[in-house]
Amino acid sequence: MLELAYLRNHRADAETRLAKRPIDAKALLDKAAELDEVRRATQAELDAKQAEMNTMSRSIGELMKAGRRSEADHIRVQTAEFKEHLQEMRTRLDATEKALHDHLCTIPNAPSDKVPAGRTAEDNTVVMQEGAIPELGPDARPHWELGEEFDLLHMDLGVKITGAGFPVYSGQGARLQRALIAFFLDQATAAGYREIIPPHLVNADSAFATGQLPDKEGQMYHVAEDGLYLIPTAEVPITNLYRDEILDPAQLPVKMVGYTPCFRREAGSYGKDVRGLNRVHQFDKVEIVRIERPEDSYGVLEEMVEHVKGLLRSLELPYRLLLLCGGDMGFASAMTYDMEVYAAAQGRWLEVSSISNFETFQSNRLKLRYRGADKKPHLAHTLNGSALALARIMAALLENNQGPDGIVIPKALRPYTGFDRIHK
RNA sequence: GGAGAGGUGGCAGAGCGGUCGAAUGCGGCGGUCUUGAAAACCGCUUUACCCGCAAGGGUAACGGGGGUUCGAAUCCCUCCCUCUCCGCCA
Repeated sequence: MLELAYLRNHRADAETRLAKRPIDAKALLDKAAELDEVRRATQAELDAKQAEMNTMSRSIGELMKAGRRSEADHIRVQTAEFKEHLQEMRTRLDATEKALHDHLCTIPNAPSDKVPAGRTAEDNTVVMQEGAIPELGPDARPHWELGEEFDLLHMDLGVKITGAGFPVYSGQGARLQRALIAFFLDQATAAGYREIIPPHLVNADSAFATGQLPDKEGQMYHVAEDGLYLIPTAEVPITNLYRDEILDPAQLPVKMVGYTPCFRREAGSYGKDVRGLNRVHQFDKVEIVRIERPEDSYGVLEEMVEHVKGLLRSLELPYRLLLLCGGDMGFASAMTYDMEVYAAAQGRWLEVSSISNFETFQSNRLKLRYRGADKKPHLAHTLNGSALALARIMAALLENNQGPDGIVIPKALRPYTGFDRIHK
């Protein structure tokens, strides 16, 4: 949620930045300004009236104590009308505040100046590309076939026990999955991130604070009986660790990493996008999360990108780095880089990481602040990125590394897998 | 799941209908003293919003929500959470 003070004091900047998204920025901001004005007027009115009421109550108390009962009763009679009026104003203020809050929830984050304009994924900027694209023979096979053939991955078993989009990993496939998780966690820990194992279900407050509610309600699995949501990413529980906190300057920066399974309903997806591991309802991911001072956050975003590049290089996967355009960015993000790896058998790029700076969009909802040099609380910047999303990494590894002698494991992973090749 | 106790400021812990954002202690910050430090003493020490250039003023918040009352941290209802005991259990 954008800060009200920002919208009020930097209206022009907000409109320019928001204009990069496919929304009617002016209309949204006009309405916010209007609601804000009504709210302030209503509150000023109510506060003044309440102050009068408080004075009267105090008088009654003093008179009662002094034993001047009839005088107290005289004032008490006057309060009846006041009370009704107060009630009405309170109701009006509550309604206005709710309307304003609800409206602010519909405004996406303002894209950073560096974000290119554009509507769709076609308009994203390819920042760089690295790694040789493997030349596979005509008999190259997609990962879902390799998975069955080598007894690594079984989509049909997932269908049997749960439903479509819930993969079952087995044997060396399961081991490879675990190796990747361990490798990613170790790399992050070595880079100074503190490891967290969070709950995999969160309450509505947490889902709201990081922006999943109300914006992506249908995207999460909901356990209605307990009012809980299965996490779509570790970002949600880990970032919420710092909800309602005012950090001491010495506590910054906060660097955390966590592995969790991620659950996504992906309602409405279909076709070749969802073959095999390309898009599933449950996948594993190692996520890095940071809490930073505003002046540091964009430097940190680049640092996080470098970290993920390092992982992809270690895995010897061809990848490219995309800077998302305004139209393709997530609702809560101010700037997002995506990383895609090339899955050679399918001949397509698969998104395996998304690294975003949310500026104060999340911290405003989280009420996550730090104490500045002026001793006052300021909203911190939050960032997070996949480092890395597992299912698609596995897909690319299987496809790209297939050969006559089985599937070759990248050197960096071998200490984790305990084998250097997957045989039949 | 059942029974009981309880949720107050950074922490500990009073207050149980009247001017209480809240005693006291600890911690933290500033000062006096000291060659320096400690101790002692003095002062300060929550957050959000509104009005104001500012100085300053106002409103709200004692787990969440609702109610009673002129007035609620204090009374009532409800939800959540913590602790103890019982049951169940990886």
